[in-house]
Amino acid sequence: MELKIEAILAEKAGKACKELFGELPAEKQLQIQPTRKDFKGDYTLVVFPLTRLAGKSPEQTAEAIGEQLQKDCSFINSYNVVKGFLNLELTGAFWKDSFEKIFSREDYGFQAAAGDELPYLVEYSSPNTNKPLHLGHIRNNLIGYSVASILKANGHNVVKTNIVNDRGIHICKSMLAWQKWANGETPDSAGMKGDLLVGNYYVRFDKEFKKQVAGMLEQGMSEEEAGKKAPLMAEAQQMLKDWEAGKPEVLNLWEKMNSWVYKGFDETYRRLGVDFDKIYYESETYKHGRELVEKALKEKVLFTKENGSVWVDLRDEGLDEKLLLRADGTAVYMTQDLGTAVQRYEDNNGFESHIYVVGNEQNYHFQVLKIVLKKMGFDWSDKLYHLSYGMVELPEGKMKSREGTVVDADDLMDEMIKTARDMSEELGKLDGYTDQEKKKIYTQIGMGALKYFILKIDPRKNMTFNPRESVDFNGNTGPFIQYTHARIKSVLRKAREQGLSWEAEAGSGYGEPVALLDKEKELVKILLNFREVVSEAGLQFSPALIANYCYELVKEYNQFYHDHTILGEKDELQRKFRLRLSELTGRVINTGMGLLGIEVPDRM
RNA sequence: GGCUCCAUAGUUCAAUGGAUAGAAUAGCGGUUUCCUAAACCGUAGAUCCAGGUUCGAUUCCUGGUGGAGCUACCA
Repeated sequence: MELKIEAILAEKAGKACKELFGELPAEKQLQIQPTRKDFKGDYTLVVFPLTRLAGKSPEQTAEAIGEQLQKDCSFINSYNVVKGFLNLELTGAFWKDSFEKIFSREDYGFQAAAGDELPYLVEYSSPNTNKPLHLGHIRNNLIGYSVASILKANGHNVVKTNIVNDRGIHICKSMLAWQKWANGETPDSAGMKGDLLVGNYYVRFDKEFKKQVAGMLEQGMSEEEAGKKAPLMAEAQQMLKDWEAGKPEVLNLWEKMNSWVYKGFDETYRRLGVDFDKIYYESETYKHGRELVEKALKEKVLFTKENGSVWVDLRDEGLDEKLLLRADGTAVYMTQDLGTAVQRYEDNNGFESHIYVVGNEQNYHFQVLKIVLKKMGFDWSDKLYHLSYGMVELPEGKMKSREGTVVDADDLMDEMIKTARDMSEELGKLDGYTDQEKKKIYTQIGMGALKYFILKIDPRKNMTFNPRESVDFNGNTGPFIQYTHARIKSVLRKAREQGLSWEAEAGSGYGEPVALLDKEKELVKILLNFREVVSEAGLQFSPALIANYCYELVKEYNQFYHDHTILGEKDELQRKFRLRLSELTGRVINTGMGLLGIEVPDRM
């Protein structure tokens, strides 16, 4: 169990204060942070908060604490004071020892599992079965999968879950359009992925519906009225009622079309590299939701309006009234989500937390969901957490399906992999590999570029997806990181070919500690931080922290690699150390990128 | 109208209330007889506005301005 260096130093500084000034400062008064690049030192104590306690100027306070610390701690080499900042420099032996400790850990970065803990549920993806997945879904899936991986790395039990929105008026629209205009077309007959085919009929419905409305407007009807009374809409609504009533023809059609969609989704999920432990279907959970609503209605938690629709009054909470069942008795989105939440709680005998990876346009929905559950008597609704991620926009603005500006998930993946192939062929580094090996590497690079491009951004923020920039493989990109990994692997391969070894010899220790060069020390520092970054990413549900860490690590390694030779180093201890440094860097890149769902090739 | 979120180089992104606000990309200029140049180095360029709290504010508070989202018997 490695202790955070900052925590150790803070504790020591606290002791020093007690000795010097007779009082132990509060924890938050002891601020230890990495020393900024332009100053000499490794860690810095900010002494401003301590000046009152010391009754001295910042400089005097820092000086006194520095002197005391150096006396007490053998691993502090020297200190210096700049204004109110006490910069501490640790000894080379300290860094060396710390490095060897983490180097010898096979699973460095992971926290041992806490066996009996209740699971963390992570819901992500949540597709509608009426159209194929697009760029927005990609962000959702990547964040969800990565957050689940990060939580696991922090020792939590994780259940990856998905709610498939497989019923509702939107599904009926595509069914209706297929019935009317498809002439029995199937994915096989059309040679098309099932989700794409169904999506086309959803679009077709919208087009025909608009035509009807336009016609009715010409006859002098208001837009709102026309929208409600258009015959196509009425047919779709009737179909939804028939579906809830269990009418066989409707159910058969529904099952047939959904099965096409699932086949298409499975393919997309497989390519994205995401999976689920348990999938829920709205067509099953909505009933549970309706029962909950009916029960709550009896308990007078909810109320009925004169047309028979069921509502919850949230005005006491500063919100509005919210519909839970339509006048015709059919369920809405909220009804289903209530049922799903309760069912999941029961299925897992409770949970530690339930994280919903859902777009920020649904902030209101989740606010309501939590309150309604609480009103219904489910105290655990506090454990629901909406990981509200921002929208993906294109440089031209929002994606609009009607205007054909939606970026299709499959198309995008194809495009990225194709770019990776073109670029690799141009560089010619994979000459001599079989087509299958090449294809695998192109896929890894293309997908790595896509995933990293999306995950490096703070999930909570809206992001702009610029297709041109996304296929740029230089700079802060996935391929840049993958490239460094491949380079490290190449060095290690060569070292092995030359019969070199760099593992510690049993019992002999590592010999006299060699003095660390600046670049080596910086690299060690960053490597030592990894565990802490994984922990923080778990607390914040933020893959971006891992992504940015990997980039920082790789950048530092590339500088080290550029400035110092590894295999050409004459001093044996030094050479072995650099090989170990390279190996661990490679391992950490592999682990870190793995937490983002990104594979790193051994050569590229 | 109400509620929520956002605003940082030309552009895309960073920065637990701490020192001279970091990167990438685009621009300009360099580095390869040597472990993978998808690399490395140099140069130039930014905190929306006005107040407030603080020893110290990109960060916290108030008020503006600009943008996004929600406020559906859609999901």
